[in-house]
Amino acid sequence: MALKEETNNQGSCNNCNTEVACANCGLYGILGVVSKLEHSTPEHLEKILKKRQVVAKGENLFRTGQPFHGLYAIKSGSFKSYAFLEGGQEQVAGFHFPGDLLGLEAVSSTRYSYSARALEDSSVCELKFEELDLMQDHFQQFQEQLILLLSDQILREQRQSGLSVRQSADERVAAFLIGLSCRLAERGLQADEFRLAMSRQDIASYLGLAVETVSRILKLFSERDLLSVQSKKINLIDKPGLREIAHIKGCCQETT
Amino acid sequence: MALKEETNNQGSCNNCNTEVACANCGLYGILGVVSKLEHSTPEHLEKILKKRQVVAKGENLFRTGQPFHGLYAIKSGSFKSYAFLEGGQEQVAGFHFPGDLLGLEAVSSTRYSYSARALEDSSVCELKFEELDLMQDHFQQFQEQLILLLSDQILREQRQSGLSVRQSADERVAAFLIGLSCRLAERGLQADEFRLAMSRQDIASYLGLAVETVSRILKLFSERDLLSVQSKKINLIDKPGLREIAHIKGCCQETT
DNA sequence: CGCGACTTTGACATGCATCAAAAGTAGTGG
DNA sequence: CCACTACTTTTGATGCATGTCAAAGTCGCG
Repeated sequence: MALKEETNNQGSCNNCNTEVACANCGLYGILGVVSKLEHSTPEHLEKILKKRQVVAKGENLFRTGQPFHGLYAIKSGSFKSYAFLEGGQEQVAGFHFPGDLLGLEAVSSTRYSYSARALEDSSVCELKFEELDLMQDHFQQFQEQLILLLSDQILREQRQSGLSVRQSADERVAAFLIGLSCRLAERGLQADEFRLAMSRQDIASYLGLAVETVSRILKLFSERDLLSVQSKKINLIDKPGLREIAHIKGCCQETT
Repeated sequence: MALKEETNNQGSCNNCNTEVACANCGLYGILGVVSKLEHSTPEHLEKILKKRQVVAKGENLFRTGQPFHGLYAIKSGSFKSYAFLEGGQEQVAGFHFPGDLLGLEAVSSTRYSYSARALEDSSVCELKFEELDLMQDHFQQFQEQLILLLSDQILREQRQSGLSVRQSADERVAAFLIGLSCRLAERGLQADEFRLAMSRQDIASYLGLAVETVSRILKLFSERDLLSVQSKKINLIDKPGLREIAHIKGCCQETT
């Protein structure tokens, strides 16, 4: 079966740092259900799951208001989600990495509530919702998985939203970096040294700071040997130190 | 059937401003499914839906970490949801009014992720998840409703979280008041004149401001005749004016 | 009526946005 | 391959919004 095959392929790619293994992908639970389809032919599966679409840097996966057509799982690369405020100013809502899902919140509203753009050349898998009636008898299990995904998403957003309002600028930047590192580590990607594909402006927008402030704080951190910066390359040298600044204790307990 | 009866009762209570009609309640969609249960006896229904529990001011509906046992729909009164930050400081995550649901995000995680406390004497209905297997053949419709609820919740949280970081203090307070007014109006409750059951400290925590700032801004607004304040009583006099400060254009287009 | 908690008011300090300009980086075409 | 332009990032100087501290005033509950 096509799906299992791919799972194995990726399972052996643990040392590869730019691409997430299927087992670490947000769609994995749902794919488990999809793969159970009894009379599933390769063509049949392909209608539901479009694997490995390539998205060029700067291209949009979808835009605010477009009709919902499917969930995307990021395979490689990275994306930003964003919307426009009054006055046409862009507000970055989040950054998304291999293993993350995009488009979840549109499931019931039938339209994407924000836009998603590739920050670098990337690839995604798409779970097409148009063809979902093909799932038939496994639809209930599919729904259960969907409920899990949605509920997780709510938890994640809750955790985030409450925090940032009260935080100072350096807390925000430190928390941003630690959070990034955690998410990459969870997916089996390199967590201490990575490329920030997004611009400083994007980071600033996301954190609710001025670009200049982000720049200054990164410099401050590098002066204190908490990290090193070479344009977009970031190397987290003293993660415990950063975690202390961010007031983050749990999460990512490696490097204890 | 017990449920339909209550629906009618409340439907006729539109001029009553402290209690939400069942038709405006967040559980309504799900209850539609529950009420379809074929062999439903009153006792049977009561096991799933516990109607009109009374919660005294200051009492907790649930606390962070408690095992999930059910969804709550607020019938009357109001609640705050909150968690504790490092150092034991309380962070208010939201305020909840008649018609709102509490506990949604715990559906899949099996534990409540925050605490919910009554800001005044209140009443709730509880949808018990322990007894859900009683739903049998209607379980799928139940799931569909749940997916809708979860997805809506995500949209609401998204809208909120992105905004507040960039806003100034008066924008936040104005947006808070307008948002409150909208939510009350949506549920058929009095929207221009209401009692803020929560303390200034709670508002400040929620908005990420100092108590003093909230106090000052309310005074400022009342000096400019945008509203009037008498301790906890608020009267929104110039909603268009407030909406302008908050940069909110859509939503609640009454009083045009 | 009195006590403790909440709210308001004032004075002051400071973190961060804003403006301006220099330095660095990337993309393009000759 | 280099030079040119446009964009992004960094650095510095300044001002204001908002947090903090302190104290007076008000509310509400027993």
